[in-house]
Amino acid sequence: MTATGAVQPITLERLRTACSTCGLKEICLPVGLSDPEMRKLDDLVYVRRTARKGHSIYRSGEPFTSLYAVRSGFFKTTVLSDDGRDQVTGFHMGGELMGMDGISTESHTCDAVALEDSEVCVIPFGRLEDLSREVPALQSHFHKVMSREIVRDHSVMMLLGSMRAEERVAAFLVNLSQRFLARGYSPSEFYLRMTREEIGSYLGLKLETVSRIFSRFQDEGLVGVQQKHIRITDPARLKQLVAQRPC
Amino acid sequence: MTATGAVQPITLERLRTACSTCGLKEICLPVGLSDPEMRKLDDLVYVRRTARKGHSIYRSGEPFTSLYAVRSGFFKTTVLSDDGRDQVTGFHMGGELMGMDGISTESHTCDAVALEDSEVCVIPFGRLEDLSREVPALQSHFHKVMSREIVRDHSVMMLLGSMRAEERVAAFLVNLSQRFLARGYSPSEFYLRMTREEIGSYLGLKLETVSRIFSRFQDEGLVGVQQKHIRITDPARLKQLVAQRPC
DNA sequence: CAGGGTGGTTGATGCACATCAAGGCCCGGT
DNA sequence: ACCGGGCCTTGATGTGCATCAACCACCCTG
Repeated sequence: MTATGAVQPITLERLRTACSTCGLKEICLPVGLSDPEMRKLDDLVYVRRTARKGHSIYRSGEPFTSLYAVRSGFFKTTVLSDDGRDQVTGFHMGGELMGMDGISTESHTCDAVALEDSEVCVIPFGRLEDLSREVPALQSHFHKVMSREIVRDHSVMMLLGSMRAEERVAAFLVNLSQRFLARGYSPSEFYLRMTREEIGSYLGLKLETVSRIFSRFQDEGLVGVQQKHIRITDPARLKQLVAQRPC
Repeated sequence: MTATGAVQPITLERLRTACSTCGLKEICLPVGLSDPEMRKLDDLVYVRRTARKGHSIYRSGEPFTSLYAVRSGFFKTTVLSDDGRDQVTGFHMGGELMGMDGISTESHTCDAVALEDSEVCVIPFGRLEDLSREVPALQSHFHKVMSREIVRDHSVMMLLGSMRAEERVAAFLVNLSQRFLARGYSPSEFYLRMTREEIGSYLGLKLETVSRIFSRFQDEGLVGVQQKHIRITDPARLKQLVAQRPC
């Protein structure tokens, strides 16, 4: 594949994208790397791409060459089945890696669509493999990231397979809340970047059901909902809802 | 971690377990390795474990040290949620790797339970990482295996999120059929190792529903069902059912 | 061969969520 | 400022699957 050692010119642009100076380095790929190791990663991850709201970074069927780390903004990934139905498989925010599904067949199996104007770091996969052979800490962390994706998918399978609609929506809100918290944003007050329909698709529900449950939660004093603005007013009871067996 | 180079004595036991002589090497971890590379893998994967029907290879919460390749037999993996509900996240047959969910947190997040008397190869993960730094073909294939698991999970999410009960059961049968075919068994006639309840758990349905749909498929001439014995009589129409939008 | 237990089938009923439908809010464009 | 359209909400009705329940088939054990 491409040569690994190519030194990139230091430009303002470049500095802005460097992993070593990125605010997300505690969440993203560089976790656990020493300073010199991080600098090697800087040599690899220096291309950014932007996607305006509604546009995609990659599409199902396109050849796989790179992973993408969300630098800013918000994405959904969707798969579409043979018959045209599509389903949201995940929402992705700063520091999260997208595209790992493409490794197995060397072509992407889903679309990554920006839900607001967004920016990603392009991580050429061949070179990532090269570097992770040199840097055990990177290899280890990359494996953990892939594994985390598997664990996440299992918990979504659990959600879809055995939770009732209320529990699903509660789980969704709690999960978003925690991810905002981990990124230094308010866990109790945020804007949803996705529509009710996209939430429903992710949760295996219809948009009307999602809307009704938001209203019900509001009536019960768990959350305040105004369109896309969410304020979680009773996080404890919301969490309780998730782990409940009400039937 | 443990030293990598330790040479193992050549014993009958050892020969029987060696990847290089294993009938599943075209499906399992050694895919794409040269002979000398395969021999290095032999040095790493030389411990087998057996599990009698109903017993587990690992359980949720146990520390993660190894991956397990199914050598013979049949497994299910189940996650259990905070409130005690558990759900089948997958069925695993010869050549498939289990335990990748444990990498991220270094402890297993599900149980792997044998559905019949079974045997697995133990793959110490630290040493697998070591070796995959030396052998790019192994690294590459391992990444593909993990990625394939992610893709598989996405298609289960699709199934759970947007398919009707009939389609789910059809998809389940078609999938099993293909996996038997890939292993040289009949794709049209096989025994189910799992109960209706386990199938239901995997598909997000109740066991009665699974049973009813089997009966319906039988009435419609798609399959012959006698307890756990399945004979697919009309594979084409079964496949059609999966990719249908009937509402 | 009787007896019990596990797993499977089938029917009757109920309910959670989907579907259908109407109206309202908010935002961007001209 | 007005208009149009996307998005959301809410109500009325329908239905697919769950639930409850009874019975049956098979297997194991004594």
